[in-house]
Amino acid sequence: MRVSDKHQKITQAAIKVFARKGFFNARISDIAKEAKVADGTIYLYFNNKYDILISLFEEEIGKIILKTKLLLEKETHPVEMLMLFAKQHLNLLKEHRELVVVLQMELRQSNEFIQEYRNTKFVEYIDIVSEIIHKGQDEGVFRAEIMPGIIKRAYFGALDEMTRLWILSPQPHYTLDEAAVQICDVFLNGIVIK
Amino acid sequence: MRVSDKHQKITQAAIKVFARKGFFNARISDIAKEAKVADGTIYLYFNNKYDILISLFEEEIGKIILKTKLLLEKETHPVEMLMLFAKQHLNLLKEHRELVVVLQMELRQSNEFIQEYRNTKFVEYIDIVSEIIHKGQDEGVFRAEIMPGIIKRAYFGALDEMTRLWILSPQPHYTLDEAAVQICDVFLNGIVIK
DNA sequence: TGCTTATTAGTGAATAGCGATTCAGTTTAG
DNA sequence: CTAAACTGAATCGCTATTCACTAATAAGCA
Repeated sequence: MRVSDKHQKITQAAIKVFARKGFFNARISDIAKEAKVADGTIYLYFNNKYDILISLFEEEIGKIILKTKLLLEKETHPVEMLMLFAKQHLNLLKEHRELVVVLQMELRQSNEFIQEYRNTKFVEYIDIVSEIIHKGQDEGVFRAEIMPGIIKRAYFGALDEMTRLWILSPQPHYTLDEAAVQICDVFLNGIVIK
Repeated sequence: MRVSDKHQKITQAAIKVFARKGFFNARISDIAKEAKVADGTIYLYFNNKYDILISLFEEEIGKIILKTKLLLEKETHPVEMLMLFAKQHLNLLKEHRELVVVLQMELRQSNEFIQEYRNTKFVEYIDIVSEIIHKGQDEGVFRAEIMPGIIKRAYFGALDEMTRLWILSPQPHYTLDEAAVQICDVFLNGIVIK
């Protein structure tokens, strides 16, 4: 078995366990069990419990950023691009529910450690939005007076709050697609030049 | 010293300590020290550590809901009401920074206990927004096709994400007022009938 | 190819420290 | 004098981390 296999197995197990029990309530032995390795093995691949969380965050969000950027390359119109971003973001829930739970819950903890990491990678992700807005302004599609630095966060925040709704409530009243359409509708209506 | 005084003192101390260290890293003895009571005294007023978090949440968010509703009574136009809500929400940061940190960070944990409480009171808070949207639709000010249940969350999410920015970054690039104006501008533009 | 030794990977029981909670005793108030 | 409020040191369970040991794999050699 290659080294990377164990690392992967532990990371994936950690996502499952953290999603289920939360970071602080998850025991190393839970993760070890889920990954089918000994407790001690985890410390061959990670420095400590935090390190597992941090490195899973870095790796997984890196993948998401890559995937999102790749997807957006196929599109050139700013309006379509923002819609695509929204759909992609909300779709993460379908394909990586457990990861999304971890990102939603656990990475909001007031641990400087985590906050630092969250900030760096996270900014890279939401900057995808501000770049689209900039592009739209340059092309005269979006109103010049809106501030990409603020609106990127508002847009992300709106989508993120919908994500939270889906995670917390067992039976949401709306479908993901409905939500995506509504949010894009309002935002785009609010920022395009008529 | 009246009973309620101790309860209050402990609650306020807990807000400070939770904001500083996070729920799991906060020790009961930290809270006791901050409140200037003995460790054991805390258990005369609360069942356990979670109970402190839950009851501070209930009490404090209750106050916020009350205050917000009171404020909104003075206004009748839906557009103005939504703007007022945004300003009030972002202003919480100035007056109750530590409480906002606790709400942002700690109440997002994957603890069923907490989630349940969060959901109940929290829904009451964001429903203020959906009621305003409804009112606006009834009066023919807002577009009929937008769904209050979705847009209330989008609006709240946008504001909440700005709050997070202020909490996490020491020197934000924008002022609270700028942000409030921008977000309201885009949203209102997106939902009013022209 | 088979045998021996060295290196690396993996194991899981034991450690060690933490901190929530308790409770026997003390102080305060009526 | 009694009851209620308060105290804080001791308890006790919990679990992250360690480390002495074992297994697996690679390297060296005839």
